[in-house]
Amino acid sequence: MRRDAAANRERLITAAEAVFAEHGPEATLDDVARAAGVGPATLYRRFANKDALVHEVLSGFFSRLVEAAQSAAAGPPDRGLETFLRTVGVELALKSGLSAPVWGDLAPRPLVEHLRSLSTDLLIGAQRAGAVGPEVTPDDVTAAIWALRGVIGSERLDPRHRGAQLWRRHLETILRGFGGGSTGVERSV
Amino acid sequence: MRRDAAANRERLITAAEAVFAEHGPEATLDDVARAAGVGPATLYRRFANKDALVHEVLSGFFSRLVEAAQSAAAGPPDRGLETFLRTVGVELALKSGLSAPVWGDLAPRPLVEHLRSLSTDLLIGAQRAGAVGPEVTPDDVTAAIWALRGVIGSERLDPRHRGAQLWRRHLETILRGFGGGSTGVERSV
DNA sequence: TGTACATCAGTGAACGCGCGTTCACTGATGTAC
DNA sequence: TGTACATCAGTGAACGCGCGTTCACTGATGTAC
Repeated sequence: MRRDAAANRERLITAAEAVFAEHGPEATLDDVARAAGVGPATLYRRFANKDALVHEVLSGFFSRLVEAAQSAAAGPPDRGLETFLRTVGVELALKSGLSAPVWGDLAPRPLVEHLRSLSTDLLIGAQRAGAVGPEVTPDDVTAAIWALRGVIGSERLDPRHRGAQLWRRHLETILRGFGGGSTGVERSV
Repeated sequence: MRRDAAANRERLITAAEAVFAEHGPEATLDDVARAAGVGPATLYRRFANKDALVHEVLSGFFSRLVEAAQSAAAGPPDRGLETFLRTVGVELALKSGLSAPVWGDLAPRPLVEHLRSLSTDLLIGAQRAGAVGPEVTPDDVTAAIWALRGVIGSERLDPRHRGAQLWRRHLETILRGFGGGSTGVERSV
């Protein structure tokens, strides 16, 4: 690929991530192009259509979540799941526009599967360490992430709660429900 | 209002609730009109625009939640909050299209306030009865509802989990986190 | 190192489709007598 | 109980706007010699 083309491709992805993260799926391709400093038609030189661009952005986002899971797995097993969920919350909140359920099937399947398998490992580790109860399943972890996404997405739209970081409180509820909690008291039980 | 007009108004609201509940905000006014068996222009005889129609539908929906809260308040206080949250989950799941965050500010403010005040009462009652921990705040209850909405909304879009009722599992997590749980064991502590 | 040329990139304007909304008209309802 | 008439309801087709996408063209890049 020619240098100017490669450069613009990067600028487009960066701009798209920022614009979609801020305004969600409402954001226009004109918005993205403007933010990248190119014409709207340029976008179609690099991406087949809007979905392809979104897919690219979501790939980057999920990659970061995968890294978060791997880094959490490198630490003590009794805190791994908790650390992972906290990072997921932070990432979702930072890019709240990306967490809109609307994107739906645009998420890159392989990365999603990978993420699920990593988080299952984290769950098992936490359960072995006694930090999380045996009744918790991988689906419960998936549900927890969706729940955080829901709280963050609602916060976006409710002017009274914007920036309240209610999701942090909900995560504490979840962690207590998992039998973990932020104190780590249960470790020795 | 003339009889035919009143009848069509009802049919439109009923149709809109069903169509929006099923297809979410994607649903078209043509879809609604077709479901109601009228022409699209008829809709504008009764409602100023699409938002007004959605507002009307959401009013009905929130009214049912308010009733659920009142009926839960009539029972034993240690189970009131739990009963309420279970009903909210069922209602959200039945009308999952209505729970799209997109509707945002179209929800009827007074009903939302009322609901919040009722659920705060339920929370206080549950805390007095010792079924819910003292650290739980009204915001945590709001977050819990948003979380259920998020889980249900994600379930809608993920073909692998559709109909899995993951939200029921997440509600159990929340209830355990609140210090309540479905067993009610904590009541005598 | 210059230069010519082929190739690919960039672009503003235009296109087309979907969908909310309105028009201009026909039909139903209810009331006055 | 009929009937005439005014009023309001219903409606298919058309309108207009937003936005994703494409066109037809100009400009930049890199390579061959």
